[in-house]
Amino acid sequence: MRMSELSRRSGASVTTIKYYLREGLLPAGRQLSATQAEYDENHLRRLRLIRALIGVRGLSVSTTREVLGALAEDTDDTHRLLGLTLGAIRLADEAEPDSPEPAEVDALIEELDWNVHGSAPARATLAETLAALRTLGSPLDWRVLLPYARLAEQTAVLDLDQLDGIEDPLEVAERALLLTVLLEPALLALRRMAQENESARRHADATGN
Amino acid sequence: MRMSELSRRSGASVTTIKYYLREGLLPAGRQLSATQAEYDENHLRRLRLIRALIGVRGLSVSTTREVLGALAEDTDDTHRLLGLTLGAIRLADEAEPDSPEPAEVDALIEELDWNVHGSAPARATLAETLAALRTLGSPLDWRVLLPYARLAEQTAVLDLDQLDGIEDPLEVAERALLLTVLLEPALLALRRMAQENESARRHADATGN
DNA sequence: GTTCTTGGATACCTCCACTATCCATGTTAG
DNA sequence: CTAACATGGATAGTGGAGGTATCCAAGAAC
Repeated sequence: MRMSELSRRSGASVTTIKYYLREGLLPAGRQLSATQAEYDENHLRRLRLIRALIGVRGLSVSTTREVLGALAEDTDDTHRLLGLTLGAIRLADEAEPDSPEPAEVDALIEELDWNVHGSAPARATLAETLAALRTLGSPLDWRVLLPYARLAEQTAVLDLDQLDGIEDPLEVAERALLLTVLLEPALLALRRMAQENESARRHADATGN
Repeated sequence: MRMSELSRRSGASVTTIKYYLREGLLPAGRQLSATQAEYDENHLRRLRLIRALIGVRGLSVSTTREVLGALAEDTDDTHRLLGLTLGAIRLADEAEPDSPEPAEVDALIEELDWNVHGSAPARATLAETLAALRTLGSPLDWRVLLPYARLAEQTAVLDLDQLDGIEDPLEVAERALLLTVLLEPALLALRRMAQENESARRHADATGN
């Protein structure tokens, strides 16, 4: 198909598609001549994925490029891919190398007996959250995170179950990416609603209502 | 204290503080004269909170203003405040009024027997996630979200437990805000690490390693 | 009383995700 | 065959967001 059809079927404008090609998010089509190129279903899938990551989830173009790169390389190493995508979350870049939090994070992971890569960006995210709460005068002991982590374990089991029965490694990686990244706002939304519900429940209990 | 001291103790530059004053994020100080104003500890607390929401969490200035406004008004209605902050999450603004997802979301909440406000932005977030997955060719039945929601319930219990023992309503609201918003990246980080761990575990099982 | 600091207003800057325009080459309708 | 339109690629421009730099008049410090 031509670029205009790609545009129609994906909802992205032709100029936006050109932009993604330039930025290396979308691989070039098959060149038919100097000024003609052809695209296939894979381009369409990829483009829809890009639109979801950027438009729905709000990832930056550069993050999206990294994530898609990981998708291309590590279709086998699914759990490495899952780790990689966290760079997405956009946490402040201001690393404080002298902060004591990494030790706390290490202690947490040790206590959990988790097998996670030492350089996982998730570690930095945790450390920074603890640091931020500390400077705000509401420090949080890492042990408070333990029960949260146990719930995260159960969430991860659900996540991985979703990938069962898919054979094609590329498809596994792509669905893993989708479920990891796109489900994040949904899970946070569930948490907010659950908080509202729990808060109302406790308030009702307290007033005997 | 003067603006310069506010700047030193908060880490934000004087010009940034002026910017937040202009944008209405930070209340004006007590005017001593035409060109002198004085700030107190409350300003400092507020400013640190703003820096955490914008700098660490990445909220927009306008969202932060809304959230802080809710904090000022609804110090009593904590669970309403919790619901309000979800506007933060930045999901695409492209509401599709003819999408069938709201019905699914309603079914989910009905099944959960949750007491949540009908206009909760979280509902829209869920609907949009389902819509995005559908257009990507990976539709997700709302029933799949049920076990996730049950885990969210337990998470919410942990969240609300953190607020126990605080009397001052303003302090409750502020800590609720911190724990809800700042903990979000941390919870997602825990999920990613748990996924990595679970994936490694399953892989090890499969290979008999 | 001169120098430094402060608060306030205004204009400017940088980055990001697009978007508009131009042009040479291709395709297609008559 | 040719004239009108479409396509791809390159380059420059747009709009919004989150600050930042500069200027100035009024106080404060020595």
